[in-house]
Amino acid sequence: MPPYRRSTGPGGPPAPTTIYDVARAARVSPATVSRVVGGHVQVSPSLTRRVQQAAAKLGYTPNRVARSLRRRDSSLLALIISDIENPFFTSLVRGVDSLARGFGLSVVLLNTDESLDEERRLVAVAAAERMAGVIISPISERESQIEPLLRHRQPVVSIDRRLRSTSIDSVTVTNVKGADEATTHLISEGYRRVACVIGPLYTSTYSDRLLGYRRALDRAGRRFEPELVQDGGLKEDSGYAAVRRLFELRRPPDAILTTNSLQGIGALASLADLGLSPGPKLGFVTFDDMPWTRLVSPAVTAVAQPNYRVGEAAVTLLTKRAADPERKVQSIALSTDLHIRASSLRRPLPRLAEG
Amino acid sequence: MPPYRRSTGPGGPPAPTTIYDVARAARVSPATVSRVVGGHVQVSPSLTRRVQQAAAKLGYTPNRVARSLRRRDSSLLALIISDIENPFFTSLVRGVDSLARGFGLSVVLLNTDESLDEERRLVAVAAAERMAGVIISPISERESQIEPLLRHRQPVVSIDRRLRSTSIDSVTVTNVKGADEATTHLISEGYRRVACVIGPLYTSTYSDRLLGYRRALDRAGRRFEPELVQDGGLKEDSGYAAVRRLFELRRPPDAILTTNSLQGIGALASLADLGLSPGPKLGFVTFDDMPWTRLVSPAVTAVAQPNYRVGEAAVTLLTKRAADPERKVQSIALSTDLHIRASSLRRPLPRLAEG
DNA sequence: ATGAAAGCGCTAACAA
DNA sequence: TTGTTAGCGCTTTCAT
Repeated sequence: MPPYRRSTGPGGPPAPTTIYDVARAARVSPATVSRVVGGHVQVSPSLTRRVQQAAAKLGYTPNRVARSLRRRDSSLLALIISDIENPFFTSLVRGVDSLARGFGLSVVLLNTDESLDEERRLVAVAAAERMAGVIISPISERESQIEPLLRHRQPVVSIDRRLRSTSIDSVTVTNVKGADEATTHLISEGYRRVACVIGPLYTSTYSDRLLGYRRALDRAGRRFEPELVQDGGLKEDSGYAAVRRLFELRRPPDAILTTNSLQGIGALASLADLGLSPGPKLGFVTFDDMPWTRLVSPAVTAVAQPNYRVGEAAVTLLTKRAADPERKVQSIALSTDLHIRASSLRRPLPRLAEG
Repeated sequence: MPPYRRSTGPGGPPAPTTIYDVARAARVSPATVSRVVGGHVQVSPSLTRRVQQAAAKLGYTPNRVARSLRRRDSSLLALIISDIENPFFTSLVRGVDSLARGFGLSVVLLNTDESLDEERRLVAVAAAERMAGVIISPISERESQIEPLLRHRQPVVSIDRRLRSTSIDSVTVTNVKGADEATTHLISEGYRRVACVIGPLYTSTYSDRLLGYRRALDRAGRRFEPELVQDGGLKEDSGYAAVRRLFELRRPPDAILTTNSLQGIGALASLADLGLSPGPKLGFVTFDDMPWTRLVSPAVTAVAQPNYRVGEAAVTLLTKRAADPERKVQSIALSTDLHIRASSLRRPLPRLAEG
């Protein structure tokens, strides 16, 4: 495949309107145009008007590439997420967007699709484009690399997942506690064999959730049984397969905790195909509270994450880091919230109390 | 709020490594370094190696901002979508990603959140950053503006929705036919009063779907009843409200077509709250075939869109336009596919035949 | 308050 | 094949 390159022929990129064209039309110096466009330096009202009219007449669009080069700074904020199809990330985007705009930053999303190669490439892109800052959900706690960014002192904040080697600011949720609460809830409802469908353990999110699951078992005096923990990957199909394996065990579980929303969907499909339904006989809880959890019947108990606030907090940390690179590294962990519904109850809940 | 600006103090942006530093270390000219980094010009093996070693030792990251300025071209492809939380768009992203990479382009997502103001801002950003091309799902057929892009002859392709004023390349699906088929299916199943929950009519997608709905009614000799068409907006809550209104009618419908996935979720929730369930007594079809359509009970009939291929086609058109700006404008309409399931059948389907 | 001029880091003529 | 050099469009001293 030939590299993409815009035609440079007769119909190709036209001679662009520059600050010089505007200056000539307004009969001022280029510097004055720059000052008017930039907006933060005093220019006399009369010249300001002349410049604005000339700019409008010529259809002038400032060239931010040139500005970035000159100022050694851009106004793009990269949000590198690991799966654009995962609702957890997409709802987080809005939190980032809303705050970033106030700082004059434009958010651009880069999707790594859970591939380390792609992640490396995109980190390089954000570095090469000298973006103003980077918020990233790293694929792997130990293998994800962000050196190119640090080299340029570009502010970096990790979200959802921690990053081992480097000490950078981060925003996560209380994963250990969330999984612990969910598991404890199932146990206290009276379920006896609680299984856990987990995600990749090289991701801190999932190692933390597994830890929370084990803590709850310990506290309840239950034995940890490795066979009750199955890898459910990050998508529907692997969640489906994990549940299938659980029910091929000699002693299958009577309750399941899935650790992300897509897994949860796959798990439910699997149960349906097995002729099983969550509820009194089979407890079911999932991480991530999405619209479908209330839609299915019975409604599904979920560990809700404050996605929007995670995004906001990340921007806040980013701006603080930008203002003061020497600042002490800060890690924020926001609380999850267990929304209890019929899928994890041994007896029906009174209607009004439903989440 | 102060504009975001990276600290320039002692801990601020360091003197970056440039092509000159590498040149000095490798004892060659800057041009040679550029040629090695760029990769497409012949450089002797010995110099190539010296340059690569020097670059590695210094931790050199090319400055793409400078490159873009000099070449008047960038390698960023903007994908401006109207709702990051809408699964239709997110699954389309992957189609764009996969093809774009082959052309050496990096895809950056910009989210307009269905706001015309935000759309205008982001179009300006893509123009100011002189991005290599723009794929956009315009908010409004008549009000969306892309002039700043055309002025710079930046290739633009619209997806999912058409754009009125300007003649630009576009990729959509066969919305009229899709809605027609869905409605016809409901009618031929024997449902008598088929309602349509529609989206904003200033968006071509929805005006087309409404047209398809009406055509099907016409062909079947049914009278069009305005009260059976309710605005369900673009999100769950408005879909919920639309269905509620339908059942406050003196003569409520006995079948419903919702015209996007989020509406569909809201509609189902509404039905559940009304104590109604899709199936023999109440036909239900939605646009967009998402994982949840097979999960709920009964499974939901859906008009599936070829999201991935829409993304791919958009990139193809973009590259063709880049290669030849004089090229004739091309509009592609990909076919939808009706996946029939229990929610729109008067009698249960044999299990094997389910979509 | 305004203008002149240098330079951000790179690429592409052009020359050797 | 390699080096020299000009310039992409802008911002920012430094003068005035």
